[in-house]
Amino acid sequence: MRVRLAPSPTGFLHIGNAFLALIDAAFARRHGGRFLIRIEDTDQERFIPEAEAAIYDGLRWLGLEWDEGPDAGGPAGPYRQSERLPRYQAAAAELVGMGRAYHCWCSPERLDEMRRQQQGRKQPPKYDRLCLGKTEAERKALGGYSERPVVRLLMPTEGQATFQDAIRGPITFEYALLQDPVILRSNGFAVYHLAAMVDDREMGISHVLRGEEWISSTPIHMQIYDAFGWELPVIAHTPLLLNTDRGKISKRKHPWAKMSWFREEGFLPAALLNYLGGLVVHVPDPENVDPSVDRELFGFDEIVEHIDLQRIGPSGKIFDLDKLTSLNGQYIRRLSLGELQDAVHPFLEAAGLHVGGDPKLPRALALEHERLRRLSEAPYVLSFFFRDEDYDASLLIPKGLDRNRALELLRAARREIDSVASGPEGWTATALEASFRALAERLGLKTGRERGQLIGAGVVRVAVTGRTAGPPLFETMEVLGDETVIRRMDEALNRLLSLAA
RNA sequence: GCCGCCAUCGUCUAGAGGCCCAGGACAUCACCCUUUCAAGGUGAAGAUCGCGGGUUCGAAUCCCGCUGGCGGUACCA
Repeated sequence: MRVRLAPSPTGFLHIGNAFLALIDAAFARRHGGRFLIRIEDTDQERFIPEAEAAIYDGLRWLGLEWDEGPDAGGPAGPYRQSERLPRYQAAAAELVGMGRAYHCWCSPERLDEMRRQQQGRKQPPKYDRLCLGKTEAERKALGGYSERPVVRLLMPTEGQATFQDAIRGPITFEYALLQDPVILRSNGFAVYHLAAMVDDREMGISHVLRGEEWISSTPIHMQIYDAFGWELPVIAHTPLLLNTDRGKISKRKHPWAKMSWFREEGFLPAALLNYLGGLVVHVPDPENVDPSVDRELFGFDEIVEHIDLQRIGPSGKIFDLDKLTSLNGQYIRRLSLGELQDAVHPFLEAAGLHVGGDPKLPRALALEHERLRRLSEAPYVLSFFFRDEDYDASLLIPKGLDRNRALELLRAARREIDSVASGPEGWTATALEASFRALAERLGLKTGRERGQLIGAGVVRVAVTGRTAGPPLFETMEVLGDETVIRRMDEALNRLLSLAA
């Protein structure tokens, strides 16, 4: 069994291709087969050189491996279509020789005109076969002629084509509705239909897994196989990945069309793989008595174990970023502190937080660990540990308090800080907590809400961190150190003082 | 327009004729925990299985029609 991913290098790895790659890789592994990559670069106008590397990078980041490809080599190479051109030309010539294809000299202008007229008559656009059975000289006399011909596949005009889709069951087409497609361009480059069939055959592809958008061109492919007398591979059309508006995920409107976006936004490859896998596979949870309750967290091995084309739901899948984000949070929480630190490092660097060697980093990270849902949030939730940040001074006055009361609380807290800093227990979260409990007592802060105004989301938190939310305050202060805390509290007192009363 | 594919809570899905007046996850809401935010726990709300006809003792599951969504209709892939 051999399966292939056939991306065209048009700029970046589309998330849909990554999805397909996962299905390919898992399916091949499931059946002990081989997974190969073939680069479909026959459309020179859309070719972008860096794109090929982006495809490999993306797949590798996701954790997928392939057995053969342009980079990996293999017995069925070359694996770039641009390096296989003569084969396609030979195949086209052979088809012409068999009478299953013919040269067509119609100019693009004539074809446009023909289609316009057909649409005017409300007929489906279909090539009128003006060139069929004519020599070049005969055709030239008719006008609408261009020097270099294309090759068109001669399709049957009646009857039906039926194939078994491994995901969807039987699918039938009416030949009378189909036109003769171009299979070799006038510049000598093969069109997908020819190139892919020749390659699939020569590379021994046994299972063609491709996106749903290919369903309607399957009869063309069947004709090519039929003309050569080849046996059709197993064909399966996978569901499309859709956007929230139910449309295709497009690069222009949706940045997550690019696989690289997920890395940049701080998603872990394991989380993305898990999410994508969940769209096509159900992993039963042996520990749960209710068989309808699946496991939510699983990896490539479980996907391999449970992948089954017949059980892939054929309907389009709307990409749920919220669910991915939630999954990502779970994967982040399962990371060790060391792993998290490594994962977060590039994001900190990119944000200008060069704190890799700072001993405070692991301690701060430990406090933020369970709060992270994306690695890209790290700079924001960590920055105040390392630098004083600007904040809106009005935040120093919590809801329900006036400036004077806030000032009063902050001054009292400031004295408390001093006594802990010079106290016998030293600067620890436990000492700070005990001290502030006693303070709340003395200030007569009885309800949770009142105490919250002091430290929860209150004056002290804002003074020390510049934020109204964050990790437990006393542990945060311990990591920050007494000097920083005192400096920031004094600063906050000044800002409060300069606020109009 | 024509052809094709698809159709279960907002989203992803479980479901392969009786186990389903439909189960789980995300999101939402409430409560618990918590001197903030999370995380965790408990619970609620949310689907007359797109609509209408069949088949059957029995249909989310099979068949037909309709509607809607998507895809294709290129010298793109």
